[in-house]
Amino acid sequence: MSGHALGWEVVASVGEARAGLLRTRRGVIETPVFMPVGTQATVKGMRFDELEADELDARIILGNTYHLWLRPGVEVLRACGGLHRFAGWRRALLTDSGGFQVFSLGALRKIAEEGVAFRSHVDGSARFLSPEVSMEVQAALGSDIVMAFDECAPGEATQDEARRAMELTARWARRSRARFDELQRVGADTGRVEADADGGGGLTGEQALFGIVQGASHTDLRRESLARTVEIGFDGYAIGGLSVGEEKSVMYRVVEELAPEMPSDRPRYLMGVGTPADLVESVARGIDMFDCVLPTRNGRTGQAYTSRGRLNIKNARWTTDTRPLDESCDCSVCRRHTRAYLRHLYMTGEMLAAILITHHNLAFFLDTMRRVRQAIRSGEFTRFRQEFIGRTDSGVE
RNA sequence: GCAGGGGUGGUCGAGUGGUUAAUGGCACCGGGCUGUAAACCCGGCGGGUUCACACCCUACGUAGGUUCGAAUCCUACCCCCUGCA
Repeated sequence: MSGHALGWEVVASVGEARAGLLRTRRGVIETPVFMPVGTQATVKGMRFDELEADELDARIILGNTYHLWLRPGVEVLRACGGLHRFAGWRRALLTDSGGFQVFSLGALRKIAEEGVAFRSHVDGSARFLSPEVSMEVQAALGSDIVMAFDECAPGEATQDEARRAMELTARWARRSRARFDELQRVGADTGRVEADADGGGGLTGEQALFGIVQGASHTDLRRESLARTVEIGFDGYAIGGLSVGEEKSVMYRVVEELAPEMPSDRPRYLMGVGTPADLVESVARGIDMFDCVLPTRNGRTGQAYTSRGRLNIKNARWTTDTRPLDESCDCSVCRRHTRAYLRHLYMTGEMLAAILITHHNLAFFLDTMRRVRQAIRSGEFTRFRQEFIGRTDSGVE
């Protein structure tokens, strides 16, 4: 087969920072890009209409293999024509492999060479997830970017622990690749589109597969993991196992050491990161793609991200504050609603509080990435970064 | 009027002589959240002094009393609820 499942082109760069075009079978994505997390076939609190509208214009969102595998299950998803049709999301979709749940559901799983025995967090039943099963579920989901099945070790993992997880991840990567290719051959992918459906991008219309680099905080392990992953060959490469408990300086150091060594002709994805400052700092170190639950989860727990820092809507100081969450924000929530009102909604337990703050947070994250892209394209990224950092990760005022 | 029940910290409500400034829930105040077991979790919550350890006040309707010691027992009074007149 000729062509790629994914197109990638760098259109501008400033230092390690790069602005690019990621061509998927479901649309072109300008990078650096932030991908809202939609674990259970929903970006919690958001309608797809809102995500697609110009105000947010999210080009790609995440789904999760583990959660959708448990519910509604592969049979339902296949019967409904894949995740896009099932959920009604028409744009690009990246699915995590369930690898993160190997980490986050620590108490409920047992890792072996063959795969991971989970006890379902839903009903306690025994489940077994492996690279092969993960690829099969992701084929049924029909996501546009599939993630290899990996083991995410804790951020403070020792050399030995990290090595074991990294080597297992490498072996699983090879198995993921093999099963993925086989599934593509037999047409198991429910999201398949006509080749070149995007109008001349030279795409195959197949799913793309990303490999994941592990190794915790250990530079030698990270380098080895990268080499072994690249050797297998993927459409893009991700850094996993960061922002999982390690010091922030460690995360930045690992990204700084690793990203520039990742293939420059493929997109680089930093999984699970991060705060607005993390995004900008990681772009500066060569990352193209991000996802994180912070804007959506914190939107539900009362924390807003603004151009002047984090704002906890629960604080009594906003009780009669008639300003918007962020005076520099042009989103529909900030144009209409006051802090006082949002606080009232939150304190009374109204679901609209979560919806509105989530909307604003996503608007802020996505707008930040728009500004980052623009700054790289205009060559002003260095200055943008200096002005941005230090303003957004601390509390407001 | 008689009989019975009851008045506890912002609130609801435990506690019926001794680690009781007083269990719990709620409310309130604050913090956390990074490939989502999360519309969740953690902490504080009478007042004062102290960085802190600690100490001092004031509190269980009101006023007395018994006792080494009382929210808990006794007396009187005030108020609320239920039933009978």
